[in-house]
Amino acid sequence: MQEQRISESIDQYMGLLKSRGFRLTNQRRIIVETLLRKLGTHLNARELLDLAQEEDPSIGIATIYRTIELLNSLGMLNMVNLEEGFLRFEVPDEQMHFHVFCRSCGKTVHLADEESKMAEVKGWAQSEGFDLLPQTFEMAGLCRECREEGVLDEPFDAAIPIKGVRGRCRRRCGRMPR
Amino acid sequence: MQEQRISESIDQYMGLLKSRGFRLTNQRRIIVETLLRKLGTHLNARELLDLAQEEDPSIGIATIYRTIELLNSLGMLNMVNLEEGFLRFEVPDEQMHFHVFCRSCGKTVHLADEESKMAEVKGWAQSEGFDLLPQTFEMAGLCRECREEGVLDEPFDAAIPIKGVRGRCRRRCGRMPR
DNA sequence: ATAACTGCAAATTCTTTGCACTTTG
DNA sequence: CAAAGTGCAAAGAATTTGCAGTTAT
Repeated sequence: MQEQRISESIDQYMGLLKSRGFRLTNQRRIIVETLLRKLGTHLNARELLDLAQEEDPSIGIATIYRTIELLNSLGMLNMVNLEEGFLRFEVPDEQMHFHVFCRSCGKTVHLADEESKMAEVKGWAQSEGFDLLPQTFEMAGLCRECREEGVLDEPFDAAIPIKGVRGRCRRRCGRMPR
Repeated sequence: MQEQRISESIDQYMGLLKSRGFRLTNQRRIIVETLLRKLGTHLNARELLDLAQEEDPSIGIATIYRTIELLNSLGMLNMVNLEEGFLRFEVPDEQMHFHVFCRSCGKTVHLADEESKMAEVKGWAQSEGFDLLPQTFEMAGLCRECREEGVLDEPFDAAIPIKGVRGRCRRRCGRMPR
């Protein structure tokens, strides 16, 4: 995003905070700015802290979490769960995003044509009486490369899914057999 | 689910573990059985522990987590993030589920006609080269009741979403103004 | 018999909170 | 100036891990 749009976006975000009666603090501005500059990536709280501290080293982790919570409650920030044991965050440049990530290697991509997918998904929720909020959808899958590497041993079509995925096994879970 | 199907399902799950070279321990059987009996609910680790301990009080929380990790890595268990600060778990009775939950009151429903939605979503991922794994999708929204109660103050159509949702604000995030 | 698995309790990691101080409006 | 917001450090909660003992194959 070019400088000018970033600056406009910051103004929009800060304007919303103001219109809601929240104060425009320097910390909030820095955090919003950081999220906008890193748009497209998915920062976790620690990464966001580190970047924000480049602007103002005195910012603390508590402010990060409090700001995340505030922005999320206002619909200005999406929480992203890539099954890592912690959350990541992104500001929605569009109303919705669709991620697919590989449960084997962790690669993450955005789906194309998010506008029309958004319309579809909104329709689904609508029929249950829900208005969807802006957010990012996560879908776990296996990328072509991992499939070709034989991460899978079996075809994939059981009603109770019978799959062997040697996922990013960050943790001990018994031996990894075979 | 009727007793016989549960028993068959347990056998299927245990059979998969066995075929992968994992051992069929009593603890694993109990955990799988508990998940199957509570199918449709979304247990967190603590709840799963409590239920499992009704069968065998000696089961520890570490075994719960290790079994969750194992089942998930085999594609036999879905992780469910309802933005509560921890995860919930369910075994997929079908390949995929679609939840919509209300970010204001927390109400959670399953979408209807999950089969066809699954086909659609699989197609989306396919075009990026991904095979989706069985899983549960979470969508955050606002239910009709909460909308009518005026949780929202503004219409919902900004490119950078401009929404005021007084979400389940479990945490301090400044005052709740207005 | 032996490698896999478990329970326990301690350790880690992520997130939240109380409080005294600072800043915004 | 008063209320809102912040930083710090301590607390809390969820999850992971080392290890000695147990169990499945």
